[in-house]
Amino acid sequence: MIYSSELIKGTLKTIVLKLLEDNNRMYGYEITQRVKELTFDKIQITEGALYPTLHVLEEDGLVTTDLEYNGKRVRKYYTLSPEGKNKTKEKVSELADFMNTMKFLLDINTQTA
Amino acid sequence: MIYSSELIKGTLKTIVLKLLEDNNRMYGYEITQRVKELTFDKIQITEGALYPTLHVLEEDGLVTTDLEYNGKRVRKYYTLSPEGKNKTKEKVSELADFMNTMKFLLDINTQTA
DNA sequence: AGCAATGCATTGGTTTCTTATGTATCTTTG
DNA sequence: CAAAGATACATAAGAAACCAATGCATTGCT
Repeated sequence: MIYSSELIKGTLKTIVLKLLEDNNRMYGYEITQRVKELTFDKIQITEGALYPTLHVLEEDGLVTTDLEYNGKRVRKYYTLSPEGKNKTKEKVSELADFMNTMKFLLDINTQTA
Repeated sequence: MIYSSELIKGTLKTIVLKLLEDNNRMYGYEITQRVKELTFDKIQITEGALYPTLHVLEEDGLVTTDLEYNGKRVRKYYTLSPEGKNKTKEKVSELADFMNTMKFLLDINTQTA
């Protein structure tokens, strides 16, 4: 089962920021694979969604980048800036709050496992 | 505090379906007010978002409508069809699943209250 | 009488994602 | 060793879903 794409909307940026917070330094392809792993294939971030998102984070000064070469293959690593760290806490806590609200609204018991 | 609009994306349809399931028969303006009440103003559904959504639900056969006149003012009431009831269960359970996944991914404790 | 609230609806624009495509390198396998 | 698949970046065209603004009309309050 893969979640319908509407659900991903609005959470992608937060997911990326949180992963960067936890792992300090990651490159794009690694992020797609990590999310896939962590969610048991339920969330599959497409590259067409991820790269534009990463570029926006960079433009907004939330991440810095550096290139690393393994042989001739290049990897573009992303790291949270100080502003990015603050923003991550904001976004994660907003999402947590939103999820509590949704839980109440939909009368969902989130801990079914 | 009002949630950033990206968060609403993808959940609006589910919210509307769930409200209709709980209340059986509601009109548009009532839905906006109910959501505002239930979420302590944190989620404010705009009319420009709600009405197109309701129209899509109707086109898809998930709801039926009937008009009621209070004096000269008209209200368009929405009621779940049998397909709508099934769809509601699907969407709510998908969202519950998604929220559990996000909780795990973001290491969020959803029950802070 | 005038303003806020109620109640419907549409339009234009933006954001955000999908699908498709393009380029290039590295690894595995028959 | 050739082909295929995985790795790794990126962009472009289009769709979906929402926002902000606007419009129209009725009702209630002051």
